[in-house]
Amino acid sequence: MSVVIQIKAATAQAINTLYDVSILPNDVLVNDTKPEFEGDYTVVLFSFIKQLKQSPEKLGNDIGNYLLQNQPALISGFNIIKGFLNLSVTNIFWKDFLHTQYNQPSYVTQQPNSHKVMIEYASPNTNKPLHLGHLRNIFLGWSMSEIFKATGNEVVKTCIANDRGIHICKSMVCWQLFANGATPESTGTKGDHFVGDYYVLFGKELKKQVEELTANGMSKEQAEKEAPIMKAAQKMLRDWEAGVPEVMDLWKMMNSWVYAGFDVTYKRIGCDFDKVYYESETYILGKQLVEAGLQKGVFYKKDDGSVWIDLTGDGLDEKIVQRNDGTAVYITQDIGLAVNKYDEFKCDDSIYVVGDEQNYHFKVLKLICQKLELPSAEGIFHLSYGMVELPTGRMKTREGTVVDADDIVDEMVNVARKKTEELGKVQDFEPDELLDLYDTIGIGALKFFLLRVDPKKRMIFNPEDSIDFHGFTAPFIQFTHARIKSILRRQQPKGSLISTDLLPLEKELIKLIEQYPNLLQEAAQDHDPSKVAIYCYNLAKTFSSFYTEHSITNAENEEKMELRLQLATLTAHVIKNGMNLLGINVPERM
RNA sequence: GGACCGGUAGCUCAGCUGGAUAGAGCAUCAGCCUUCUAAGCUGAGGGUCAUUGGUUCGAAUCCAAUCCGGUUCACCA
Repeated sequence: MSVVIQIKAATAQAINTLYDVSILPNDVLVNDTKPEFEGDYTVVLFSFIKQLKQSPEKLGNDIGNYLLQNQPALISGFNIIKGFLNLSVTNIFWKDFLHTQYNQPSYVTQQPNSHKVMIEYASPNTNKPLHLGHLRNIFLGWSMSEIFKATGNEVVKTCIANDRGIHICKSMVCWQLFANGATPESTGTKGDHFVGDYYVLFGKELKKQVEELTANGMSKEQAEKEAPIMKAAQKMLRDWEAGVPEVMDLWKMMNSWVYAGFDVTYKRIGCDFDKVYYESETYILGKQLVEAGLQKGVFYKKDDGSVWIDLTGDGLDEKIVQRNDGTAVYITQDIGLAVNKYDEFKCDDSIYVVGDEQNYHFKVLKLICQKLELPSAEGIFHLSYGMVELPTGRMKTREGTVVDADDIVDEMVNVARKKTEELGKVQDFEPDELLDLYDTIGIGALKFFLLRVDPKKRMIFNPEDSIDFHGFTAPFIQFTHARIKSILRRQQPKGSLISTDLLPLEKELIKLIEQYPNLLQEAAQDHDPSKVAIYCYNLAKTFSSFYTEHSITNAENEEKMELRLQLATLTAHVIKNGMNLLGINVPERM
């Protein structure tokens, strides 16, 4: 049990015993003590002085003395400043914690809690390659999965492939018209980029045709509908839905190219799924639920035959759930998918990692599922994240300002290589060790950059900042880990219990490490990997100060050396674990 | 227009279940490598926490209004 929780419990007990009231541990506010005061943790008394009608001094003294008497293993001293009760935790506690945990891999893994969580992420369209926005999505989804696992949950990672619709047909049409049978193999192009090129070509071709038509007096709107290439795409969509064999074959072939390309990228960035759903297989599922909803009176039919739900009572609008021709819309298939997922995996929670432009959509989805009384409804959670923008503004496909995922990964790895070569510290590495190291650093830096900010906020991706390897970055944390490992290679702790006093930096480090399990709970609860990223950075920074100030292998005496070796071991362990939860590796040397 | 999200140092961001003098990184400036990896450490400068009012012992944090930016309100997905 963490110190903070113990202090809360002990303080609540103290107040309840002393004043005959019933305060809950969670009513006790405990903060880190500010460095300029003596103590480790501070109980804020203000909230109690009114209720208990005591002066802060009296109250603080009573609680402090009670804790000294009744919690001698935990509390060694106290002082009161204004309404703040500063408590010192005993050195025994810290040293015992260090001694028992420094060598325990289990320190960072928590007991299974029989809670099952499904996380859907990535969810790409199969007509173009992944971009920077997908990377934020994927890193978030992956990291949340790991954080949930680390806090004892069972996790199922899923992906929905958006593999059908007019946008897919566009690249298919263009390939038919212009490719002359070219393939990724014949051109030496990665499959997703190959198909993406035809999608881009469609846009260009359409623009050309629209210009021609408008020059002949047609309105722009009209021209976009009448352009031959658009008509071809629409026909292809109809053929696809009718299952015309040639179209299906083409669709399957081009999709397989895209998937092969995605797989390369997924593997490179260390991303995988337990289960992939395909929209082409799930889009029909929702229709049965529409029927059921009609009978329940949740939905209603308009005169033209389209089916709607009225959400004005919930502060939203009327929303269509099925077209008048009986085909499914976006939300229909999501209702079906929600049921499908639940039937297959029976997860308590179902998390969708999807951009915040779809906040409204997921609000509606959850509401509909609730009204249909689906068992999966309450567990639906939209992990909404903000858009990634460039300093010049939003990324736009048409303006060619999209940052391609493969390109940015390559660039980061390249910079990692250059910087590593400049520093010249790993000249004895084997060639493939070096390649691993460049990947670890470059991809680590990218992941950290995208995960270190609150997911909800939209973020600016400045290529220059993101390529910085100093300060609040993965390479700095990785470097700290490598430094520790370098020490531990020459000297290992023996495992003895230390009796020496703790210096401020030593205690700061233990204190921070002791907070780690709580931090993970918080990150899981808030669906926020940035908390882990910030924590890892603070830990590395605290260690670096400690490292500069105090020698480990040349410590003042044997006991100090043992203490610091244990501290270093545990620090490295927690850094590695925390970074792994972000999907980032830490090297032994760099 | 309705709904939702955001506005904190020159830039990028923490802090937001109310607590002590608002913190990091980058950038700028000044120091520190014959001893454990300088991708590091120490220090300096830099703030009307968008604005105004309210709630109270106490507000960057909660409430209201206003201003600014974004997203969304499709028989697209």
